[in-house]
Amino acid sequence: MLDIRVIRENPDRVKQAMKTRNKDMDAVVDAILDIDRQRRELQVQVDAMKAEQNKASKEIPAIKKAGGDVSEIMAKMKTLSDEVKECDTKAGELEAKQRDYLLSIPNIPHESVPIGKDDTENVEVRRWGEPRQFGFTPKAHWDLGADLGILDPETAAKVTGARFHFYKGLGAKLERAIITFFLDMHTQNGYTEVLPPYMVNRASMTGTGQLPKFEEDAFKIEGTDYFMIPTAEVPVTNMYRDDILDGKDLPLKYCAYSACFRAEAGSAGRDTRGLIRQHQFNKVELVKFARPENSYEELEALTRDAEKVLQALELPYRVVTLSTGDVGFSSAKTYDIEVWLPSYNNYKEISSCSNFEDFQARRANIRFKDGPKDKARFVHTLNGSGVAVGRTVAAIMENYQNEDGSITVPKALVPFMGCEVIK
RNA sequence: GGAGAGGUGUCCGAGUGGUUUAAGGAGCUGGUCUUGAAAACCAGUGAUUCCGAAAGGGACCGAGGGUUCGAAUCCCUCCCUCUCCGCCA
Repeated sequence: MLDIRVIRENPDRVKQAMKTRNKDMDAVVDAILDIDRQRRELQVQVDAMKAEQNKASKEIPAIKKAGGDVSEIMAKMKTLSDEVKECDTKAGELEAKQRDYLLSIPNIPHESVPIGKDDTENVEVRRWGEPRQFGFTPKAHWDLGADLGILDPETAAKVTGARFHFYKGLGAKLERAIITFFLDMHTQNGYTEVLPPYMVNRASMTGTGQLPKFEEDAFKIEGTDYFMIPTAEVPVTNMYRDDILDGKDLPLKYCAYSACFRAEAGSAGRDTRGLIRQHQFNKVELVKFARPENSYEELEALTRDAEKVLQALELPYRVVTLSTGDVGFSSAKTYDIEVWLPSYNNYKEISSCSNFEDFQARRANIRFKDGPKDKARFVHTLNGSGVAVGRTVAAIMENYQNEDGSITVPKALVPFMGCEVIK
């Protein structure tokens, strides 16, 4: 959510920023300004009327006690009371409308974000590792998984439906090994591990920006107001919703493993085979609460921390800065880390690291202050996958495959797997 | 799921319709006293929020509605905590 003051003082800057996202929000911005003006005028009136009510409330018992007649003043107050109720309702409606509008506006991209119409104009920042040259025709991970008997989407389709998987045997163990390996690495780098709830309420989904605009992307539990989490970002960021943190504790750094659930509305026909796009997948997430003045340094550090796990697994990857046309709704700046996938003959997103600045903090009301005399300020929130586990399994299977269909276990995972090859 | 008890300011805690928009205590800050400290005493003290340059005013007693001239207090819905029973990993 943007600061209403920013919109009030600089509406043209907001409109312009939205255009770089290919979004024309001129009408929305103008509507907000109009509502804001009405709302504030009405508020002043209501406050004055309430002050009069409060005054009368003190006078009435005094007059009564003195034996005076209060019927006249009470009749007057009755009229005023009706008027207050009417204006209050109107003010409430205006406020709700303004909030709805504000919630529908995406974040303003940071000035360092390249202007671009979509993902084709993302800018590569660096590469690590070289894609392997195979002396044979490499297989896709879904074929390797079927041949080795470690991935079973058919049974999952029977038991549940499309876009789910059973992992079996060493496949299941590989997924588990990766989760443990990631968490160990991140906790050694100063992140505190948390295991969050996999369902959250509506306020939490709104706080991080999934709602109200993207409800169709989430799984909702029927008969409740709970949603399956699309990422651990939601429960972990919302741990501090409506809290005021001590400035001394910043930055707070958390890592969290969770299963993630996404309806994948609108992506029918894309990545239909294998582990790349599932309704349920595992992910280790990194979340930071930072001071505004150094949140961009923290974004660089967070991205590097996510890269470390791919380096440890010796998987080739590249880092790209998303252009204005591709940055997510809540983010001010995002780096995607893309791992090399032989079956795609291309790099494929495995992590997305973002600085949300105060966009989520304002929605979720997460603040900090340094001393008791200071005014509370919004923190900056950041997060990034560290990294997607299913896609890591796919990348390991494809990049480490051997001609006989077996898969060499990356050195770093051998202690967790207890074997050197999956066959 | 059943029965009951609760949710008040930084903390404890009083408060069942009106000069209580929150008593009292603790804590914290300052002062008096003291060689210093403790104790005692005096004064101050909302880590909230809206409008306003300020003065000032409004909101806020779990959340949201309602009754009333007036609600922490009465009514309704919901959330959370605790105790007992049932069920359960």
